[in-house]
Amino acid sequence: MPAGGQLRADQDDGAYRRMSDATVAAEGPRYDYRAAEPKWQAAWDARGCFRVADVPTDGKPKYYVLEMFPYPSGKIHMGHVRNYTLGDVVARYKRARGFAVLHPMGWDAFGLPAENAAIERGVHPGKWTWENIAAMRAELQRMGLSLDWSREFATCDPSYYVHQQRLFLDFLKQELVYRRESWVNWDPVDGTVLANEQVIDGRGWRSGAPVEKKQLAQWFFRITADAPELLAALDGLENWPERVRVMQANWIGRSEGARLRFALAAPEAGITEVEVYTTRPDTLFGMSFLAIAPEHPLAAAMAARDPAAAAFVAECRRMGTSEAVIEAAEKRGHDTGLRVAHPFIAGASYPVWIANFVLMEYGTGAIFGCPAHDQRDLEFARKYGLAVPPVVLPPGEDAARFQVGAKAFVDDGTIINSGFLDGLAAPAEAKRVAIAELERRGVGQGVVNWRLRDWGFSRQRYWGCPIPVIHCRSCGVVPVPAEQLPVVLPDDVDFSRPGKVLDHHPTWKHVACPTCGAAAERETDTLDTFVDSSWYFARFCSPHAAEVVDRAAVDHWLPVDQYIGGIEHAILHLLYARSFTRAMHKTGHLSIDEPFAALFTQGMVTHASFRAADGRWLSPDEVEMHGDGSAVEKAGGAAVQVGRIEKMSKSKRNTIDPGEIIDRYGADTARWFILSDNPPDRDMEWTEAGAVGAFRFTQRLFRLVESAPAAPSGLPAAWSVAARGLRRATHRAIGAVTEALESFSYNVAVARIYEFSNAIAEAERGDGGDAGLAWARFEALEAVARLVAPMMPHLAEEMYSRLHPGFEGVVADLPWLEADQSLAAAEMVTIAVQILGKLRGTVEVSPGADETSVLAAAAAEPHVERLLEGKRVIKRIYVPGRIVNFVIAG
RNA sequence: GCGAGAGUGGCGGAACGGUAGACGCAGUCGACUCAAAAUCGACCGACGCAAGUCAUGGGGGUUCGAAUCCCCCCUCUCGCACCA
Repeated sequence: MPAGGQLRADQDDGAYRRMSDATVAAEGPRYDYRAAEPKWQAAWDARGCFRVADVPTDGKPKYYVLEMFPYPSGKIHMGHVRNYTLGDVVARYKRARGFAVLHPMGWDAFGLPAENAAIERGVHPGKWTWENIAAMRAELQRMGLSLDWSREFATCDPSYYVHQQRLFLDFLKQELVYRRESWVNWDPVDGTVLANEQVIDGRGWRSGAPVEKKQLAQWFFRITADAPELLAALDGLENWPERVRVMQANWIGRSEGARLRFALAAPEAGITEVEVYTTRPDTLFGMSFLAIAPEHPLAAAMAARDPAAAAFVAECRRMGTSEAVIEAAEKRGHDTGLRVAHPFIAGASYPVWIANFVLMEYGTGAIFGCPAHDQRDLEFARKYGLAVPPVVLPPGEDAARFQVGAKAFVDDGTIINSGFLDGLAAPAEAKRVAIAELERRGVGQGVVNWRLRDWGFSRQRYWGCPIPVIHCRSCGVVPVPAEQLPVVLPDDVDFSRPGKVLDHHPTWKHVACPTCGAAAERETDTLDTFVDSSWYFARFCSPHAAEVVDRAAVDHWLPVDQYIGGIEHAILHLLYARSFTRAMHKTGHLSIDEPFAALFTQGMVTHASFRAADGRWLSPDEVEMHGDGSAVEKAGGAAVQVGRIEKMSKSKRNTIDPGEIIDRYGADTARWFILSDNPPDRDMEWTEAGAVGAFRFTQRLFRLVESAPAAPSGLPAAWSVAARGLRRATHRAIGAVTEALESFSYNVAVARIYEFSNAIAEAERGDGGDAGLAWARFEALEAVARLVAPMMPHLAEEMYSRLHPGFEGVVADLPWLEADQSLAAAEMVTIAVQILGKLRGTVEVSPGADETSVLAAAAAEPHVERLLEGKRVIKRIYVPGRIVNFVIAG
């Protein structure tokens, strides 16, 4: 899904030669990843290690690992490397743990970039996409991922989207999708609908023309029908990040409030009242104006007869449809001159404004303004000199003197200046009473409102899944009959004309109505690409099935046990997929409601950016770094400004090509560095030094194996202190790495392996014919090879095959190691001794020592003893195995 | 603007409320070498001769004890419905 990139460039392996030729010459045995990586990839492939059946019969517990599938931009980028490495660690680890692991890969292959390529370079979107897929597949395969490639598909392939069209028609039958008018960003020059990202400062990115809002008939997916269920079920998603659940809950946005009607003083174009939704009916007495959205029917009515109102509405139309733009814009309004009555205060009347910050899509498209207790209303009121009457008194304030300044008071308080509501607690109690009164008077009622809107998924684009309906003048919307599916995109298309490509096609849209046979037209909109990714995880279970899904396969494999992807998908993609799963349950395709049992969200990959004095962005390989952090341009030696570390992007030229890294250092090095740098849910910085460090470690591990003792034939007669120590390190490492892998703390797993390899190297130096230590070294080397296997699978195979020359199998098929707790146990523990919480010394005690003896030992520690002399100890805190704290008087 | 996160040495980070800085990178010194690379060893938060003091974005608080829990603030990042 992540976007970006273009066709791969020629790769330069000069840097690899620079760093390694000398190494090979001087160093002797050396791990040759260039030979080893393809060899082991072929071995896994030949054994079919990673293939599983749609409906397995081996009785193994199932585990479905899925990473968000990529958009085929043409090259993999570091974000992909990170994503797929994380998933591969999970997949390989779970396999070793005895699970049958489903780990598929495919392509999110429809989307705007292919059309941009068509427009800018005249290449057909399909050709462009399929070439990109071929290039990216080759790059991914070099990473040594434990994928079942037999399941690969691309969403732009009719063999995939035919099922999506069937799903659409199933949804249509059950009225889960429907058609209505909705606003879009319109580029009047290009005659096209613009995506939000194509609107730059209110103008079309290609034409530069001011963008307008325009209404079009569009298809919608009835996601709001599921809103209560989508919200409630978040509680059950215990293995999702808390923050994603909170973001989704806020997005769904359940609120309790009231709908109430304000009567207009005089009817306007037949409109006699304005309905408002509010979450704060308790503040109704603090009203100072009523505001409606520029798209509100009343605003349209005013615009029809008042040029000033029309001008203001037209201006708002040029703002685009993005909520971020609307809400960040300066609050502006137009006084219509209309007035409304107050539901509770007889005789009071308030002005009606059209305001640019009122959203037509939320509530009723109209609000009552209570500036004292809503920040946006306050800013608006201050700008236009409207009254700010306070009606909620903060605790401890004096009602006679309380004034609202620059900040609205939105917290709990007591109602004042509000007639029958006075003295009630706000908001809770006063809300109930106000709603009861609205209902008694018949002007409003308490309602639950949702922020979530139905998902408009029509797109006026070529490179997407055709919507399988036909518009007939007499029969209306007619589904394409099942036997005529798929509706395939035409290949002979013309991108040179403005407007919709499918609309312009000379023949494609002209068909006979399936019902009456009269001349009719195909729907020429296509589906949002989010639809493609809302059910692909289900298709992966039976990718070759003749029907949408094979029930036995999806019932076996779903839900996805571990889903991994970027935090940028925390809301939309995940919410759409959750809702689609429910819809597919309703239409009988699935038996589950939640598609992803566990979710992990990774951080971005960043890199320093470089800028020449004249402002040009420089790519990392045009820059030479110095030890003090300064940098110069390689060509010419001019000083370079080292800029911020930020997300890799083409515009800042701070991207690193994974293909080049794999050429220079191998896939295992890339995987190892990307795992070692930092916790996977945080942004990571790619550095050349870090990659080189990871490369050196692969060589170091290999050397340890090259100098390994021969495989021992039996247990030694005795265990020396050093041998016991190494075995302890081995079994502790097994335990610690396992724990770290289970909790996604891959950087910690890496650190434990570094520690472990340091212990092995130390033992190697100390091994002077100690049979017990040689035995322990062999055990340790075998362990380290198997512990690194999920992370550096090729190196692990190479190490293991050298330790066991006759071994015919692969590490990828071996079970995970179990730590022997009795060997891992410490012989002595260090207890920190504090006085008043400050560290004053440490004591060594045996793990079984009782409290009295530990306290005695702590008090006897020379430094502590001196400080305690003459002091009265009033409390002794003892945490076994950790600390002693003496609390002294005075 | 609204919603959600993050902030610990020169850098990435570790740390069930219990010895802050594991491990790695960079750096310094040494060994090996004609030399360099690679490798191996030692050192490596700040201040201080030392005892020690100060240190986890800033300011408060809870606790015997806070990077960790609570409140306020600052900075950066992600999302905001047609990018994927």
